[in-house]
Amino acid sequence: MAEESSVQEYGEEALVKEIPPKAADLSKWYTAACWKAELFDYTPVRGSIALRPYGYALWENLQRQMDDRFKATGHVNAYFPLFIPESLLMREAAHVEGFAPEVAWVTHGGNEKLTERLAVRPTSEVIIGVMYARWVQSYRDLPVLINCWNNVVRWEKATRPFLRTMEFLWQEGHTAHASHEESTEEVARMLEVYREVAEDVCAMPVVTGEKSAGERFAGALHTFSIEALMPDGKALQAGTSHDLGQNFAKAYDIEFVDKDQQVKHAWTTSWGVSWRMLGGLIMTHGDDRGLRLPPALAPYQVVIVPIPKKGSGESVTAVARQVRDRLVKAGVRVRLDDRDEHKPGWKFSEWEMRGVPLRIEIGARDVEQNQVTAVRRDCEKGDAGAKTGLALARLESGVCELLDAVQHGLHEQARAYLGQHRFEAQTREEFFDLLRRQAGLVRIPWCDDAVCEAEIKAQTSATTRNQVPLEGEAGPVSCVACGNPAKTRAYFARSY
RNA sequence: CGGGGCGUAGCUCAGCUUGGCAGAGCGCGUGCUUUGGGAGCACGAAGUCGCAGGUUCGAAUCCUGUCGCCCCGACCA
Repeated sequence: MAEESSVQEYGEEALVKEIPPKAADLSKWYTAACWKAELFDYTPVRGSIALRPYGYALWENLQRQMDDRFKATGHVNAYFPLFIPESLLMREAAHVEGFAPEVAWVTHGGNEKLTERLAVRPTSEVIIGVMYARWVQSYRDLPVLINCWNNVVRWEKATRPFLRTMEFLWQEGHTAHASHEESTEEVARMLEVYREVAEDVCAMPVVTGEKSAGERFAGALHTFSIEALMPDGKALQAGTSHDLGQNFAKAYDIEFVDKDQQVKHAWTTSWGVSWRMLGGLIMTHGDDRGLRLPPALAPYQVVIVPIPKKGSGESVTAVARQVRDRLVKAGVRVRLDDRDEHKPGWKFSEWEMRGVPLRIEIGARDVEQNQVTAVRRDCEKGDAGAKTGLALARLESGVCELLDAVQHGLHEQARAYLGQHRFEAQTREEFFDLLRRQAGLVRIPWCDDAVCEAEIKAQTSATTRNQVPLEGEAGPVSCVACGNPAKTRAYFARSY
């Protein structure tokens, strides 16, 4: 058990300047918090950010968590070209139409005008479809299970760091299968991977389900998504998994000879998560002091702040270094902040702002008592358990336990928020009222009709987020919005 | 793409109405003292006033255009 801390209680409230209170203006809070934490910086390129080392480290950790899961489900990584010839892009009509307004075009090579324009990929179904057509001849070549880590470009009119940028980093998985049954399983499998990453890694609860026809990926048969709820009551689509049917196989000639010697089109899927996921977890967890990062992703899980004092400086420094070395050996991502130019108070605020899950303070009193003082970022000052005296003898196990506690603490707080802002509307009036108030995710039995969807959007600005089949109903159910027979149970909310 | 706001030192901003030497705080550099919740003193460096035209003897300031950022809509896997 952690012994009672002997250190004094917190002093005056320390506020990070230049970050407005989160509740007052989420948008301003968000951009200021990301920027002050040095996740990104603005660039001379409109709508395009530079990902700074701290932000890139965060992305790398998310990348690793996802990549491990892709590998564990049988996928391999590959890479495909950035440029897509216009004539290839045009072959899948729905896909072209969907992406046309967002495609950036290369028209010149050096000083010479190209005979055919090149699209900068907004997504890679097209070029990958062309390549799969070359690689797949027999049922023995299937399934193809490939993932790609890359950047894509979409010409956006309004951009926000991570949530919507013109160029962004993501992964796109592309698979080809011999049967629709198999590709359907793949779509569900990867949606579940995304749900798990959001919940267990990002500590960000999500709802899963299928997109309506209007919200579907351009060219897909079915699109499924994970949707998180942000503190302003707007939903954030954090990952999608698409059943592309045979649409792309037909447009790009992905054909194979099956066991029955018949030539058939393959069934393909695609699924993607971008750095938008980072934006989601930042908005979800952050507070007035800045970021709060889940330990599973934090570039530094632990920051050690030595508190030197005249006469005891050397012993404090020596212990701080020992603690760092032991934690490194234990596999903890740790940083010893031994900068001389800042006082401890400054460092406390800075690392809180940057979201480090656990701070270890080491001062003369700690050294005397063979302990360190650990402070959790997921707790408010003065909360029970926020500050712990941790005996050096059990440093590694104690730190790991506290990191687990922070991971779960953040998840629980986010889950409680979602629980309080997820509604089941019983009447049309209640449904529209909740949406107009931007109260959160509102679920109703729904007719799944585009006309009804359009009316809801016109009146409330909310759209369907995703939906699941009706089940366990005694008899026929009516759509809460329009009264026609309900076909699904759908979440509605305004969205990012 | 429409409406609104903002671009002056690394950051936050004052100066603009009424044209006349480029400013403050914080940060940054050097030195000393400090260090359990954003330390103190001293000295110092730092700016094509977003960009391009125009008016003027003279423009950060007035006019026109343009680019970018932020907010709200529209649009959008």
